[in-house]
Amino acid sequence: MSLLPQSWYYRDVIEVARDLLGRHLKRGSVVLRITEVEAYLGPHDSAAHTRMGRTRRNAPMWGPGGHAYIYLCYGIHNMLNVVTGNGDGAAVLIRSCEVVRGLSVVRHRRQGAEGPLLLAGPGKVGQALDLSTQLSGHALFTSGKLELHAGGPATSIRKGTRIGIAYARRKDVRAQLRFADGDSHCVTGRSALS
DNA sequence: TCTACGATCTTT
DNA sequence: AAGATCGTAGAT
Repeated sequence: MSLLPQSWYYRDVIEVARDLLGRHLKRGSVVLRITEVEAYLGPHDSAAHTRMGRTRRNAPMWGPGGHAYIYLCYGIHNMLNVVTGNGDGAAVLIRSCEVVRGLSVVRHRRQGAEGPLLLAGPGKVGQALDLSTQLSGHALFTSGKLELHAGGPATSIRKGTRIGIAYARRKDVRAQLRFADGDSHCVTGRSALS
């Protein structure tokens, strides 16, 4: 287990998004391996939360890379993003993970849901990590409540369009900004990926 | 203040 | 195909 340094995040958001596949998220005794992500480019990306400028909610996205941006979606789900670059307004949404360690804890947090080894969908990842917006802005590169470790990067990567952003401009809807580990079945909408 | 709606998930 | 559920952002 080795923490990735803050400099690792100071790169183009697409580069970091692809590099996040296979890395490990740690929350207490729970360790998850990232299998699916989406890149949100910045204020010029009409699907990104930074499209409306700086707000209280999206403040972490405008800060230095290496921090979490967590927000409540549909009043129910806590979505985890990894902020990249330095003040770019860009971040990577963590969409799916496999449970590496702490299965019993994950099962408890998910209230006995089936197939807890595969967390396909960002809401499930949020449940497994017991996330709340209280943790938004938390640093991922130092020891703390939520950490990102090196794990082992994915060798095969598939890509496709982002999910749930029909409101965005056509060019942004069509952009190939969703990435998944080609060797994992823990992915949403796998058939739409190439 | 008020209102509409969402980077989702589960059940019908 | 639709309901759950609530904070956010933009409008008033």
